[in-house]
Amino acid sequence: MDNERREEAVTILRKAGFRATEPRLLVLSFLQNAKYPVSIQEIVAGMGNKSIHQVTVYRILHALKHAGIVTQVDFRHGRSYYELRDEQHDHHHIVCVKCGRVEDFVGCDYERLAAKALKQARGFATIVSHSLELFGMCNTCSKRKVRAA
Amino acid sequence: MDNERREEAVTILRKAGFRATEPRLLVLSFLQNAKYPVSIQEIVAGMGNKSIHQVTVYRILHALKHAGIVTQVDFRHGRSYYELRDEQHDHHHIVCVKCGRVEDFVGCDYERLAAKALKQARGFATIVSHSLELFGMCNTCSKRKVRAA
DNA sequence: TTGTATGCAAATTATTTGCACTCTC
DNA sequence: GAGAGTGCAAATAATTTGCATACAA
Repeated sequence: MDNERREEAVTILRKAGFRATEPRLLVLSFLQNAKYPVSIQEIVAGMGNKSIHQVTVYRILHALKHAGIVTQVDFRHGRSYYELRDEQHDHHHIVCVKCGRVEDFVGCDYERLAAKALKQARGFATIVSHSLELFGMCNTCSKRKVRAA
Repeated sequence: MDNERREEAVTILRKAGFRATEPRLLVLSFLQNAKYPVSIQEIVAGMGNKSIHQVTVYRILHALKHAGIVTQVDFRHGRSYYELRDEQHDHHHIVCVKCGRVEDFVGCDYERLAAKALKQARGFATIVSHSLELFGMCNTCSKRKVRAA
């Protein structure tokens, strides 16, 4: 039910100290439905009749990111992409360098990685976050890569 | 000897099919001396009396990246950073979220990671590159983090 | 009511392209 | 000399900030 989701979104916002405004609920709902990270522009474009200003979306995402509700990722497309933070699985993305298609994967073994890195980087005390993206070719683009540069 | 380095730089450029121009040699030399990835702005600022236009630096880096000589990394600072590609070690960076300090680390176990990811992402045929950054607190910033938000 | 949040305008900043001139090969 | 490369101007674009108005609590 859409109403359940809305309530869930309201709760998320309240818990983080935000007011449950229409724009925020719309953005959250959009993120909940998105299968993969989306850009500010995609969110604005996907609002249909309920228009939200790009700046507002920017500020909402900025706040949600700060509150740890949303994660920002870099797909090397010249802009940022956002998704709801996945608390269960520390997942990452594979991005097709040709068409931009995205898929998830888990198992980056963050604990081991962080421990190993801290052992080497003597000037660092703690690791607080990480980013990891793989870039490749999806099956479709891999086939039709015949075209020369 | 600086002359040796210059010769080395000339060779690198020629091999990649570029002409060994002054701006390119200066940028390469700057990258060779840099301990950590630098931004276009830092390169321009670091040229001293030999001024190179920002656009030129941009184009040089763009070309060198394309040729596989330079690597581009994202430190979440709103701009790109560049470093000479390290063919020996697949190293990555830890960035201090407070002061921006950077250190290297190796051992991301790329082969294993790529294999694991490909097994999960059924729509992908190959992985061609990856990006991995850790964000943390350096010893200095870690101590003086007393200041409240 | 009250202070947070949004919309609109506009500033910033990084990136990118067009074009005429310069310099390497 | 020919064509690659550079500098300058200017176009794109994404991000960010100021401020007056609107809305949640």
